[in-house]
Amino acid sequence: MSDWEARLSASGRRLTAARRAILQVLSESTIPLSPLEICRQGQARYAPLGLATVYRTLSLLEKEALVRRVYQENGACGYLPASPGHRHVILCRSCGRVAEFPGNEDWEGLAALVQQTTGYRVEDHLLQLVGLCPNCRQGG
Amino acid sequence: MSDWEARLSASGRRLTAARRAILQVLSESTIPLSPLEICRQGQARYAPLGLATVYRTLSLLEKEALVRRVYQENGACGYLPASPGHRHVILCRSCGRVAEFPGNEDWEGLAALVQQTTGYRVEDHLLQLVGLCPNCRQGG
DNA sequence: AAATTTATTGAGAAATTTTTTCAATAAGGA
DNA sequence: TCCTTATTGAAAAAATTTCTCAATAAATTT
Repeated sequence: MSDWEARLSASGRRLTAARRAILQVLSESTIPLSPLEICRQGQARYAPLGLATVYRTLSLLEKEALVRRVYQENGACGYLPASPGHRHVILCRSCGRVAEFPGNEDWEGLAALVQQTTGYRVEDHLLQLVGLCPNCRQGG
Repeated sequence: MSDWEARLSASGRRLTAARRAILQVLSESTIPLSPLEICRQGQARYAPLGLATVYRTLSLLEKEALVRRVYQENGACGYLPASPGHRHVILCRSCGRVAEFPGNEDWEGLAALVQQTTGYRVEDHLLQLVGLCPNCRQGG
């Protein structure tokens, strides 16, 4: 049983063909995929897969922190598998490829600074970088 | 002529009643508003305002960096007026109120770290914090 | 002021995206 | 193998966003 299967089981969820197909599609993609793309590609693995199930599953997997949502330049959202210990991603603005990084930045210091400036207590954050991947730096 | 009016004029855009209504609604809100909410509230100021115009105007104003899009916990997007010199926001998870902050963090250092780890060259970033505003810290 | 040019608008249609409903299915435990 | 019930697919419905097009009105020129 794979890692994510164990995670789902542990939360009392069932391991179904639809969920396996969706996670496999995500894990094999190098770029974020939309729900519709996930559905199309998933049907190659499990023909009866329906779009509603993709939405339901993505929402479930996001709660379980097994997939991550990224906000792309065009405004659309895409989904990626999430690796434990990697809270952040950097997107290539040219090819869309994504890399994860742990994010050992000085959040303590930032939190203190923001709290001083705004009065808000910092609890969480969304950080997403945009740049050029090694491959596109060569070609472009 | 207000600041944003000058900004729009300078880009050769026209100052219309619809745009004034939309920007006024945004500037008077303490929380991010959806396009539909902006339309409804805008119609109180300028009755014939249509939803299509709201979408077009938000897209325009976002390009001009006069409004900012924020990603909320429920997954929906909202819009806010953007202050020059403030690239980042912190959202209150309780009341939704937003504060801006300049973000003088050490991006150089972070960029170098990420480049070393991932090979990507960092060009831009999206940072959004979540926390509790002073008011909700008291009450909650 | 009036005429002219053309960006902008509102209304409605259309396209897209997301959620809901519900009977049928199948996963996991007994 | 049987039971319980989470999960599913299909279709409908709801919500969101974009597009089309004739009418309007903002800014410039006369």
